[in-house]
Amino acid sequence: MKKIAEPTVRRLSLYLRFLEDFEKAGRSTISSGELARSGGTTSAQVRKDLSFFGSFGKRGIGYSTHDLTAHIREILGLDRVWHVVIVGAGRIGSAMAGYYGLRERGFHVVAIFDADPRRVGQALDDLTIADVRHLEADVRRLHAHIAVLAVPSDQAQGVAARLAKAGVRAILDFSTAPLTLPEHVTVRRMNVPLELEALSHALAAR
Amino acid sequence: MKKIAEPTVRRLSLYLRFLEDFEKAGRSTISSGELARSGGTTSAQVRKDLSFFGSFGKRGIGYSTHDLTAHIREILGLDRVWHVVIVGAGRIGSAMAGYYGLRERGFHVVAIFDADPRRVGQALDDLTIADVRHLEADVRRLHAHIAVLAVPSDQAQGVAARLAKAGVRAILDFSTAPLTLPEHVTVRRMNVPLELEALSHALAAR
DNA sequence: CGGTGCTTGTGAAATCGTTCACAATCTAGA
DNA sequence: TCTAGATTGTGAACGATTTCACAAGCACCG
Repeated sequence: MKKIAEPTVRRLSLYLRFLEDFEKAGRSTISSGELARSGGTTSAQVRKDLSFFGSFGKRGIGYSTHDLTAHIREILGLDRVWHVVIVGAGRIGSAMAGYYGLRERGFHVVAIFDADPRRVGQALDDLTIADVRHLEADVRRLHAHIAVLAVPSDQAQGVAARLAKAGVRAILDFSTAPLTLPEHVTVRRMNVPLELEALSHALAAR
Repeated sequence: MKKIAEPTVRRLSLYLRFLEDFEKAGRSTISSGELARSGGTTSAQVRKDLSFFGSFGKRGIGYSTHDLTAHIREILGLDRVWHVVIVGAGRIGSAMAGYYGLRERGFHVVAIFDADPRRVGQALDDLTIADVRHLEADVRRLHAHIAVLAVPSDQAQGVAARLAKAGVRAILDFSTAPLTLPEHVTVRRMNVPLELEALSHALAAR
């Protein structure tokens, strides 16, 4: 499988949403132009992005919504269930645990951890908050693939290293600390202050 | 002021964090190489980024942490206070309201809104949840600059349009809906499912 | 005061990503 | 079967961003 550019992956994820809407609306084909309009891009961009699948659009017609949906789901690895653990049962961790959209897309939260003894044992949605001391054992037992890191920034590196050692190869990091991890661990950051600062810059720049 | 490339702005934001640490640690100068190591980039990249300030590093020595911090803060518009409103007092909205890393950096949450009558009037940290029906009036009265949009995706467009009309020119959007807004409104997205899908892709690609 | 060791600033080259432009292909309709 | 209209697939041009490479500047030391 050819390597797909990072920005393309992000757009595929967007296209997928619109495709699902189109499919629900009973449309059996969709053109690059329509996808472009939904996703705020251009039809040429859409076609380039989709050219990773080889060519299976129909000239004069467009793409089969059903087939395209299936292809994108496969490329994104959404044709299977991923086990997700959340570390940190504070506000962000709890919010993630209750994020309904995730389960729908195959991201099953199988455990949530916290270091605070007062929180350990409490129920959160259909989970019980586990003690972070058992992190490694639980991660292995539950075959967790992805971790959501929602701990204070000063603990992020330590917890991330433990997760990596326990076999987690993908981390969604809500902390603002830079993480040093083995090559094979993919990290994506949700850095709220950073995004606000980008907005601040945009506002200030005039 | 020259226009600064988007990726550069993001990195400046990162540099700023390390600079603050270095300054606290009593370091009066820092080299591009040190900043690069902290920020996971290269020294050439750092110097290119900083070249937007003209040249005020000292060859053989590096940059004055104090001056560089001040410059970056100014570029990012962090030398002032921004008024932030949060729309949606669900889990994500509440998490943002309680995120005190924000106040530290000059982002003052001045109001939080919700549409649910059961939530309106409740206390949340030092705020009282306001009725989203008063959104426009409150945004104007409080001189809100930035909005955090944490409402269900199907309501995002409607609320965003109201915010824009009330004068908000920067939105941090946690929904997954595509927003159509006037040119002069800057939007940054925090799309959790999208980031998880990028991780899923990375895991699946082998 | 000249040499050595660092480190900046910056053109130029390389890489990466987007947009353009058009031939090729398909459907529908006459 | 032929034509008109729509849309894909893709090489090539373009634009943006990163990396390279090195001259120039500064501090320290003998």
